Amino acid sequence: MRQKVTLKMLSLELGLSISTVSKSLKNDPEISQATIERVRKLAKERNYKPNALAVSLKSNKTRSIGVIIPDILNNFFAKVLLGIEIEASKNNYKIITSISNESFEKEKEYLDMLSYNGVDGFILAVSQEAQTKGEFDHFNEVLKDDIPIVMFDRVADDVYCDKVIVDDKKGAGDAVDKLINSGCKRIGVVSTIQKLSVGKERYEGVERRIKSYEKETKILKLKKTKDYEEQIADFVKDNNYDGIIGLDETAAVSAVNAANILGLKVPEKLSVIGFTNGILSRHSYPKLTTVSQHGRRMGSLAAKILIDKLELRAERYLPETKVIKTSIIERGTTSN
Amino acid sequence: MRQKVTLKMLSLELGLSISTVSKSLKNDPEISQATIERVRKLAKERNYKPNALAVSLKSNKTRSIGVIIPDILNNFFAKVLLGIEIEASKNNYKIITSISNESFEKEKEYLDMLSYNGVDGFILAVSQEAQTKGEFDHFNEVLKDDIPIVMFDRVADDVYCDKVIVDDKKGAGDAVDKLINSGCKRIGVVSTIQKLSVGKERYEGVERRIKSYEKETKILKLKKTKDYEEQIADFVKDNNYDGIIGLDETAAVSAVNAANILGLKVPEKLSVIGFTNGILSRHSYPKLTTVSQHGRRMGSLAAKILIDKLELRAERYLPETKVIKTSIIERGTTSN
DNA sequence: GTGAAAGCGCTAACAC
DNA sequence: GTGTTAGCGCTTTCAC
Repeated sequence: MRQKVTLKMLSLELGLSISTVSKSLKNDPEISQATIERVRKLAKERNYKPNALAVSLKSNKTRSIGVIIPDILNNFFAKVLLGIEIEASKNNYKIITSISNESFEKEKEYLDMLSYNGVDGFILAVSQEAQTKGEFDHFNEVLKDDIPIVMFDRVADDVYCDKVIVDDKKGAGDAVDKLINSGCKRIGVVSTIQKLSVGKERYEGVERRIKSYEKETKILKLKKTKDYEEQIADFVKDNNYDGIIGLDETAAVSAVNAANILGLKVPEKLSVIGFTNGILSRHSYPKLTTVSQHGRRMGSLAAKILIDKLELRAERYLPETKVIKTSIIERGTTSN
Repeated sequence: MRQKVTLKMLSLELGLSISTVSKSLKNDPEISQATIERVRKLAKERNYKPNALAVSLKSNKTRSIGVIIPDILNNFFAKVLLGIEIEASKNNYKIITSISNESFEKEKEYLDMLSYNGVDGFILAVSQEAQTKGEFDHFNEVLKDDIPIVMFDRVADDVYCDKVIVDDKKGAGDAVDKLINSGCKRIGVVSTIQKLSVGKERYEGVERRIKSYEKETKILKLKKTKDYEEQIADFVKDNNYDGIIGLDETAAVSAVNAANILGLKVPEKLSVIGFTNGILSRHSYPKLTTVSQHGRRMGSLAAKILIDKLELRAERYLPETKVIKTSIIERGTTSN
């Protein structure tokens, strides 16, 4: 750690007391203008910066935010992280990034460790394991200690905290509309995320909308044991689909590639629409039409909410749930 | 922040002094076994955890590592971050993640802010701007203050610190070999990263190896103003290439897609090999053969080096540069 | 208008 | 074997 300039050093050099120096730097009206200027001048010269650790110890605030992410290799989460980071840095907050790797244990551990002495609040997406197990006590414990949490994307309904989610059901419905308008008659769904709440949510949205067209659909839950492309190719062939909705980016891109295997032209013979407007979607061939969750915006919004709560703690208002609207990014796997 | 159990509380409850309690928790031999046990028992009951802030203030160590990454949306960096996080968490270090977004100013700002009072050391990849400008003083300042830095992937030769790099030149040579062995006669290079040291390094490696086969090559620097695919398609057609080396993942995947535009079968008519074994490579069609940098390993190695240095500060050994060997991941865009 | 003193929670040298 | 004390760097109340 850097050899620091302290208040003590400044006070010694100026022949003033530590407290006078401290007050001067805060422009305390008690102090004469002349002194304030002398102090500030030297402080600037010496490049004085307060010791954040000492300030934190005193104030019980660290100006840091714990971010717990299930999977950093997932482009969506990377986007959210970026959004959080930008907003935090704007407000002079640091972020401590932890990766739960979808594990309940790790999530709990991080929550525990960081809440104890490290962060003023959390931003997180619930791990898959916690979600399947329905274990949410670890969140409530943190909240009980008055450390705010903002959940995004994957949230726990039973936990009473701020949330930022996406209207997945509606987005899924829009995806159906898009395919229907592209002229699709038979639409199938493929997914690698049916264990997650978002996956279920999206499928529900698809199903409902499909029904409104008096049609039916089926879902293919992709298995890791076999090539996604092949599973999808079989699925499309067997059901004679001309439209595929991929509930996550991987599934959707795999569907596009499956068309290649089958020799089906996209979008002429097979239309595809995916979720998550990530890097994969922009680099498939043809480029994928997707329902965008606006991950970055989601991240910055979550950070904004948390920081607001942290700063104007005074009136502790009630938790709110913000819903981000999805939008369809039209590219080459659907036609108009 | 959580309502904490402090040493003071324990000491009050036990009728002992604070220091006795403190020592007991450290199993100090000065303290009687009986007392130690009493103290530990209560501490466990009360779920006592030392206040990290106070410990940090005292010890001048924060057990946190500043990680500065140029671009978190880049899958390679995400992988490295994952490697760092895992290793750090194993050693009970926190990581503070900052994203320079390739900007020199941001990089400097983060370095400054975190070095002043926040982290024990840094792990970073140099931003593009700093690299093109050749501005490295901000790193030296930090080092001067005795805060260790470990650079990875994108390093600054002039800065005297630990480094973890990849043998890009050799990897590039291997890529050439691979294409030649696949039967390629005319090999072209495409890249989106020619401003970066890694880009230059890789191109040099390609050029040299190509020469050893008494062949020639050219490089296409992709411009953001136009579709990558189209630029590459023209490049391939004009030069009649049957092999393409993409110096980064985006360029390589775009080359595969360009083949689609040209109606060239991959790998029969056009072989492609890329760098960075990321998510894009696994989801192109056909799946991309790549030179892997082993990002995750890189991250964990960097973290290991830093933590080692931090913990056994005693013998301050000289900075070292570790070279990670690349390896070729064979997939569908090359033949044997 | 300036300074002394206490205290945030912990550690460690030193006393008893 | 246990306790006292000083101090990490800062803020803040209270005294002068």
